[in-house]
Amino acid sequence: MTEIQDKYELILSSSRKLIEEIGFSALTMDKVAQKAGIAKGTVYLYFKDKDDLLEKVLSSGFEKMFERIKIRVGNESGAFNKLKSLINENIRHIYENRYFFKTIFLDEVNVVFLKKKSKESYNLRRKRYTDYIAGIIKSGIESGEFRKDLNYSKSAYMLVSLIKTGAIYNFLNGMFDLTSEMIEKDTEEILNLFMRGISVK
Amino acid sequence: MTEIQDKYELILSSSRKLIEEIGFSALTMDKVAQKAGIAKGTVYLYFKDKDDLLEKVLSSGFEKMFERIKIRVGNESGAFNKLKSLINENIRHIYENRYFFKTIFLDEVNVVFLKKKSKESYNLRRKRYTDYIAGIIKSGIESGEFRKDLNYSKSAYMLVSLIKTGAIYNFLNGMFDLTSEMIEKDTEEILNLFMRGISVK
DNA sequence: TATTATAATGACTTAATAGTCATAATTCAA
DNA sequence: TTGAATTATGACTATTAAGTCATTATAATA
Repeated sequence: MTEIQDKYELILSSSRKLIEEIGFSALTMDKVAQKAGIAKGTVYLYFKDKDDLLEKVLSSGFEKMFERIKIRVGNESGAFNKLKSLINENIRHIYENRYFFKTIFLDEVNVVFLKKKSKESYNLRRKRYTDYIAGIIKSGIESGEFRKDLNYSKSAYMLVSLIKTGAIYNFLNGMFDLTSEMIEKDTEEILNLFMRGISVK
Repeated sequence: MTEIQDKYELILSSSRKLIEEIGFSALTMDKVAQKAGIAKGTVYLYFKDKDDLLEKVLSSGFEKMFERIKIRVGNESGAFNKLKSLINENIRHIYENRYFFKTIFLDEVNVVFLKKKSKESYNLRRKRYTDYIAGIIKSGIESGEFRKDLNYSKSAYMLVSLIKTGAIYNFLNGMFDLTSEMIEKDTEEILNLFMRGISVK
């Protein structure tokens, strides 16, 4: 019955549980020790410092996810099928660890440093924007421009996410000072993906 | 020439510049005061506390963006054209404020609390995963399954982003304990969007 | 100019928390 | 069984940074 293997794993899983409960920003080494039922000094026998502990929590989770995805995808042939399995396995992993990912995903960077009240206004602003986009998509569905089976609210989220991700991609690849043409190209790219997807017509 | 209107705006813009330079996590009230060339106490005459200041920095930026987008989109007719303008205006706004958004976007929640070294490993892991997906998409392009004009690397980022956003959407809407069928439905939804987009065939 | 009101200052207080280390408990080997 | 080696403890130190407030400077008014 869940005999704890060793202190290292105990500390890792306690930290994980704590992150699920109180989030990253509120995690302290005292709380980790308390959660694990050991002294704070002991934590430092197994992890160099707080940064090391957080890094290990994140990386162990990632490795588990990546492993299961590679196994699953390895059984498929054809890019379409591989992608389908990948998406499915990724989503499964997220939901099997949903309390953890809830914290990871919902506490966006901007929100992390805000207290409860400002967090709420932030979320309201985001909702105002996505609702606005959702309205446009809804009208497009009603006019027959867009697929009838769409969840317009969710589609709006997706669009905002694609725009953001496009910018992140450029930044990460050193594309920082875009010309006007590059902005147009980016717009077309996202619009194309959102309207027609990646498949050939 | 650039006469500072008032202290309130001075503090806001100084905070904004600081966030661009050192990021959210390193922002202190002492540094804000120093950057603005005033005493710390003065900051507290214009903002209730640090949380209030951060909230005002974020909301003023958001309001500016939302305003320009609404004006631009208001001139268009038809959902497709509206969306196209919206994407374009949103991207323009991001690039005109690129130093700010670079910090906002790149310092993801998990990364924010890590120091330099762990940050690098995090980014490497993310790259390993997107490279893996990019390889699949590349093979799909070569086999003729996917559009030849795709940037497979960027498309991989988009897919990861769509998966993440789908989960965020569910969480925000209280869909927390998904049945197996709901997971399948989610998979189909994302797959459909990524493969075919939102347009009717 | 004198007086009051308003704005600004920055040294100080307080709180939180990461990391240490002398001491104690436990395990292991001879 | 005993003493050395390993593991664990938690009170303590050091640091950082938010927020305060008595004091000073500036502006407004009479």
